[in-house]
Amino acid sequence: MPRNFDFAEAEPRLYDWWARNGYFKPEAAGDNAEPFVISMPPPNVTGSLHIGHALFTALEDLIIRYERMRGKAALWLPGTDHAGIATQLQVENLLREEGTSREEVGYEEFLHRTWQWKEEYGGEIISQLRRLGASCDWDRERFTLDDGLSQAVLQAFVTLWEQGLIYRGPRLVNWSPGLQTAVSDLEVESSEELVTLYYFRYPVEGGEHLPVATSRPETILGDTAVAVHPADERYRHLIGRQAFVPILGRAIPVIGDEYVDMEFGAGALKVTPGHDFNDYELAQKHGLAIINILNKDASMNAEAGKYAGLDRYDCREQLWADMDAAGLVIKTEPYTTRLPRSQRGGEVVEPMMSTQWYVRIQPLADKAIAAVREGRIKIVPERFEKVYFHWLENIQDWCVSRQLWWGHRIPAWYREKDGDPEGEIYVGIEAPAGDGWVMERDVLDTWFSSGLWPFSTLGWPEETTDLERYYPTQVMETGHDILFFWVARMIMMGLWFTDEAPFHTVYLHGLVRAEGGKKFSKTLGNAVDPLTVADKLGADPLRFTLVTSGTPGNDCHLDETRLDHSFRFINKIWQMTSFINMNLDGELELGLPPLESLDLSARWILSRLHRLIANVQYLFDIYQYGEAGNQILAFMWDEFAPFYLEISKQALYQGDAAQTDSARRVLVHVQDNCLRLLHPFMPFMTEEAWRYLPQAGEALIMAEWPRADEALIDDEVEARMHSFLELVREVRNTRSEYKVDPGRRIEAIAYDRPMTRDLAANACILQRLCNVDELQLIPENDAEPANAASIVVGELTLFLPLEGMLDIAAECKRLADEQVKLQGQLDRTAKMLGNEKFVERARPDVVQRERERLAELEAASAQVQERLASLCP
RNA sequence: GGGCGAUUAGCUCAAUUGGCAGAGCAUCCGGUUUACACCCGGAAGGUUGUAAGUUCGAGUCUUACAUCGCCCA
Repeated sequence: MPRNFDFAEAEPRLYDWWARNGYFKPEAAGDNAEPFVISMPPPNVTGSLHIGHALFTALEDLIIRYERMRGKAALWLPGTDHAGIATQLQVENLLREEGTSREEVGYEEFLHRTWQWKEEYGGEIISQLRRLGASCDWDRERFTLDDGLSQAVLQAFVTLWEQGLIYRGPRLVNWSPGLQTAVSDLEVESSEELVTLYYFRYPVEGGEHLPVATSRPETILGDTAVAVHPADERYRHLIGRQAFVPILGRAIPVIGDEYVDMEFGAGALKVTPGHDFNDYELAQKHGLAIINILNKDASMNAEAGKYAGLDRYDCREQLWADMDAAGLVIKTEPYTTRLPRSQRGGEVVEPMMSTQWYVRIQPLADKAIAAVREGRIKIVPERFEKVYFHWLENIQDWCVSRQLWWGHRIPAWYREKDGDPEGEIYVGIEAPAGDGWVMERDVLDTWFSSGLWPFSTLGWPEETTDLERYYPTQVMETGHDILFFWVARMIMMGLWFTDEAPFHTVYLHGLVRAEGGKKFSKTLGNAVDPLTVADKLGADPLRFTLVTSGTPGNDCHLDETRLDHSFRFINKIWQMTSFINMNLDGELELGLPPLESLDLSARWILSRLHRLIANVQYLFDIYQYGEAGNQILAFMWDEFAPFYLEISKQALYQGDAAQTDSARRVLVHVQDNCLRLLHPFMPFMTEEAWRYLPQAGEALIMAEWPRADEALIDDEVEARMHSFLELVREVRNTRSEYKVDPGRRIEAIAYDRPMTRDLAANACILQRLCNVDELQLIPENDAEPANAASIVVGELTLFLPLEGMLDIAAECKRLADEQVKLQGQLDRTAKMLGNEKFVERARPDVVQRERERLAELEAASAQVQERLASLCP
């Protein structure tokens, strides 16, 4: 067995071997196996692997490998998303570098170029997922613009239209001037920013003025009313009069509405229904005109009069200067408000009137709410269910059209009628018969196709065998940041089109952040690049670190020192395997020897192992993978390696044939089970190490998931061993206090009592763990050994004859310190048991445990005191 | 303004139904013990954000407050 695990060599080799043998395919489990399916949240085809992708890969691969080992027909279905805006931007950038543009090359050529770009670079992220060990069924890989998935999108759209759930019409939308498309509410992010609040006077007929404040003066040009609060003593007499738009002089009404906040600004409100969502509602209520003053690139249009053609911000400046000259300006002041910005470009989004396609979402939302309420879908962690309900209960119709070229073209056709080029509308997968029909140029929101993902990837709307066998899927694992964007929409679409919940569990992970909670960003230079880590340390440490760094749903702060620790853990496991491997000799019978033939340390480690297996199972059942990983690590590094492995050397090096054989079988059993438990966390090293253990299977990836054997879990054995290990710790401490050369073997003496006889029968524990060569038992009534340090653990006392080294004063101090410590614990326990209410009301096993502890402490204290009395006058 | 989460060792995080607060890193001390120096043995480090409450018992449950973060208006 090689000295170290060479991940750089082994990872690609093992990955190919798994793939070549078809282990990633659900068919590997046989026809009768129960399916277990995860649809991968499709990464953007433009994307390159970042730490978030690495996290979902680690988690989903963990779940899928676990279920595969449990004998399920495990299918992890991968794919990518065409990411309308992002991809189009990429290709437009490319064209710009070539000195041309989307418009110049034209629609057909642009699409051609985009497909070309996708073929060339789109696969990159997929190959990066492979590097992390993702055990996806690559034969089933899908892309949202595939023929099949496109068919699904068209079918879904047409069906919704036929059901009256899609409509088209002019509405106020979030308009992205840079991208020149509508975007949905979810694609707009607003944050507090410092802007200027402009105060000015609105001229009203009769020579009066209404003081108004706005942060966007250019929108004055689109005002169609001025509103005051009807109860506002200052201004209510003006209701019903006419006001005049500054500079333009257009006459508009002064209206009264309780919506107006008398406290804000100067108390009156300008109403711009064409460019403000609240004003739009006010206009609906009062029947006000709606004026659009912006072009699609957010320059001013003809409605802006002399400002036509100016950029919105230039217009703001110029208009304000003109108003100042006209004596309408009151003042300006700094003001903090939330500015809506495009999630993509980061530019300020403008509410603008535009004709768009919408999905009437409430009927779909109702089904989605019911599915979670009735428990047909469970969200982990549960608290996100509240967030989910709140969003769905207040949902707005979904604007699904985008003014992009890259995407699923909306299956609608227009024909001119009565001079209106869109006078007739037809929706259908194929163009309608007859001449003059022109297809809709707009495409659908990318999330529309993503919403169909769990079933469109399996062949829907065709009734394929895959759809029949693998739908609905089981678990949807993804980030909590796309609960609305994607998860809710998948649930809505899934329930609507297939009449089934697309999965029974939604597992949400948090975001990965840098140390100190900072967001990872390239500009800060604090981005952890998963591929760099994989190059440097391998994929396994990255995966193990990501899974064990956080708890479900919570953001985790990635600490780079943990990557290093995981790397060393992997090396540790390799070395443990290597130790076992080099101590094997010839054929070894598989399975454990009979329980009654095993010594204390063997029964202890088996009990600990099977307790661990039970714990891990419990933790997996409640999706606590991180804690499970940490417990496996703690078992291997803190119990198996330093204690059992060391103790077993006695049997391996000095035991008879039966003892050697027994130790080997125990070592193999424990290591084999640990590798199985760890395989979903760190597939590469475990697979490679497993080959060096005697086992029946051909591949760890297909090996059976461990099951806890209750018969091996033994509290009494663990308690005995625990005392002995305590004793070992004390011996080590005492040796070091007396500066006994670590290599020097010493003797120990104890009174012949049941506990010490048990210890003597397991002398190898002392020999191997604290270099105590011989344990001599002396009769109860013998005098205490002279010149010996004494060690007390519970009812056990051990004397270490340290002739020449023992310093009576030091020993007395040590014993006195020990006594103080014991007394403290004794007091605490006695006080607890002295409390009648505790004894009466606490759980019986808790009371019992305290009683045992008290007895143990009393025994220890008595022995220490006895020792003090005899040694320290 | 509404909702959610977080607050535990210097840093990053754990703690399964309430039952003696634990790891890693960093710090300090000691070690070439034939699997591993990518290691081993030890030590130190805490009024669990604050204040009340429930309970025999609270990091854990309740209430209020503070600070930070996220989501929705």
